[in-house]
Amino acid sequence: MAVSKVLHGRGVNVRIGAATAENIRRVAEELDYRPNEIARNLRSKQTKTIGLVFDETPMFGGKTRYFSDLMNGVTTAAFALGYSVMLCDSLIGPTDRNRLSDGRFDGLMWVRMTASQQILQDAVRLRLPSVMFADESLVTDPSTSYVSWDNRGAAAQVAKHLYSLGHRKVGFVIAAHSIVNPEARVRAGHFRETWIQCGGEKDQVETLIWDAGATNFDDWYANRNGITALVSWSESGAIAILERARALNIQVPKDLSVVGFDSSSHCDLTQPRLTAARQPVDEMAAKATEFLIRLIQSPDTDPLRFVFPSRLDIRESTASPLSVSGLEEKNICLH
Amino acid sequence: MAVSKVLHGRGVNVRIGAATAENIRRVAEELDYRPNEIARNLRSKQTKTIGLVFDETPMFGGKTRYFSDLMNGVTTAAFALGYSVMLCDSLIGPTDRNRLSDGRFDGLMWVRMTASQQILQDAVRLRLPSVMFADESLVTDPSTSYVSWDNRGAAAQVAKHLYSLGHRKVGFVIAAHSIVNPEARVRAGHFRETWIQCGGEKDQVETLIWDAGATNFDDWYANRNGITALVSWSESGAIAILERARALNIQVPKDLSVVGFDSSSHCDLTQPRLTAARQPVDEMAAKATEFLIRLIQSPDTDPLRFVFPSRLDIRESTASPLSVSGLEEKNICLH
DNA sequence: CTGAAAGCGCTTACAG
DNA sequence: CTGAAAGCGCTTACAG
Repeated sequence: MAVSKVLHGRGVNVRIGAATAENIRRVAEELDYRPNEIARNLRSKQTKTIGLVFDETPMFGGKTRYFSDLMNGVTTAAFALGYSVMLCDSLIGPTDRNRLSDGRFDGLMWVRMTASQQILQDAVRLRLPSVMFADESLVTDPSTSYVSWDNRGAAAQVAKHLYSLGHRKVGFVIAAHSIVNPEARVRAGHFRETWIQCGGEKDQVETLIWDAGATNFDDWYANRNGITALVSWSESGAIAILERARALNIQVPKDLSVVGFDSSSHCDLTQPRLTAARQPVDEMAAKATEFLIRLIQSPDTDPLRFVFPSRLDIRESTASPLSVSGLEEKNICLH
Repeated sequence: MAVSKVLHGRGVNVRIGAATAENIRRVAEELDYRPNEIARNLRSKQTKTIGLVFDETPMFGGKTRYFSDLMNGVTTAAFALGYSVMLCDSLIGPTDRNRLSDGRFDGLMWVRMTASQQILQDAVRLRLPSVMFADESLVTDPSTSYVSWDNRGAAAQVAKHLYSLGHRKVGFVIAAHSIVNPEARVRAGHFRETWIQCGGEKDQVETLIWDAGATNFDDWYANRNGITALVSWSESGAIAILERARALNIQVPKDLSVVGFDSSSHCDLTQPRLTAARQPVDEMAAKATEFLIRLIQSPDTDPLRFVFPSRLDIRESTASPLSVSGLEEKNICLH
């Protein structure tokens, strides 16, 4: 009724007398009235809420800041545009498609999709605005909007960096449980490819699959067979390598160069500081959120896509395999 | 109607014939029917969603893992109990109390309350289940439920640790922008108190207010006047001190001992590893969430309260001011 | 035991 | 220009 107009400015063609309006306002104040958002959502068929879809329960406080940065970007962008963000168990893991469009979300953001192609197809069919936050190699449907990172370019930068430092035999480390992760595979594959393009030997670039055990590094190092640099597909993996190296009194980068992906502020805390390819997760998440909201507000928009460039943050964990740089001589004890 | 019973098992006294039920299921399948959660929420007057109230926009990806750990605990507990978690701009900052109970949340969790007492009173009046996540000194209303951490005990542990190591002149550092933070004040106050109880001199325990500038530490160190240990009210502050010390070639803990609060995995990455009082933020957040859901499900429950004990994680950044321990001799270069 | 009706709290199209 | 009515999609109390 008129109350709606007075209190929310809704109903363009609804006019109300000044006296009536004042009356409504007074009564509302007296009764301590507050509008019910759920009822408004039901009627207006929009909730101003976006849902976050994950393959598995996100660990915000883990060794990697990936999910934290993501949340930062998503909330910042969503709030600025007047949207709320919902985390919901029914959007995690092998999702029941009924829950995807149960009316609570105006749109969905898909984080790190792996095997969820089937579900994404469902979402497309549901006509629920969606944006993927994943490597573009995963996107097959031409109508899909996405934001991704130049994994290929990053892998190439790392390969060129190590090769130009003089490394000729290197290892690319993937955690066993991440072997299904498409980004890990893209990085490993393109690292190898670029390495060979640079002039490296095919059999001098190894892919190492390590399980969660701490002895992986120790065992490998004992039989490293001439490898002078290790690239970890993830930042946390690279940090773990630095920790083991320090425990075994192996000098990084003098004895071994180490590189990671997803450079965050963590990389500035490690000893030595970690060289890594930087993925601006917060900016990417903000962009994806803006895309999503644009799709919500203009459903007929063409698919929105953006690939963020990578940048190599060269810190202290890489050096020529032949000589120790001046930096290292200052920081490391030579017994 | 009967559809509700068949598809959701709702309506205890609603019985339906097997044939009708089958028919309903078939038609639902054909029409690709999915129930609208918003409509259900409206009717049943519950959303199975909790809202998170913040004083300011949380930085999940900052130097501290506080908010990340918090989100971890909240989502884990909430999901396990069938609740969703909503982040909403209208719940951040100086909140309009109308938005607090706009029907979208079954309950509210209040994070790091500072000056929001007024708003909390409103929430109490609204009879919206609420749990505070903040120092107990902030809780004045006897009907308030909360989860907090033993800030006093933590400050006492730090004071005793330093005093027993032999320090006799110490500084407690607070960031200028955190001077209003009640936890910072409780920690500083109780540190000082315990220090004096231990036998320390009143004028040998200084409170240092540092602004964001990087030169704070440098200036202070040049005129440190016999202080041998620095306690930072926050983990990130302590990490910043370690970074400056390293830049100035000051040996921690030989030249200076450093302690922080809110020990997280960050403390294992610093060089040297940071001694800190551990606050189990994720467990605390999980407990607070469980409290909240208990209050939602049984509104007549008495206020729920719990104070988590603190534990001092002694790592490498503290030592006797007189001698360097064996540990340090191994790790640090003596030029 | 089953089905048709009322109603959750709003918004918006419609009649006066 | 204004107000009374219909309806969003469900659940639940009520009548048959």
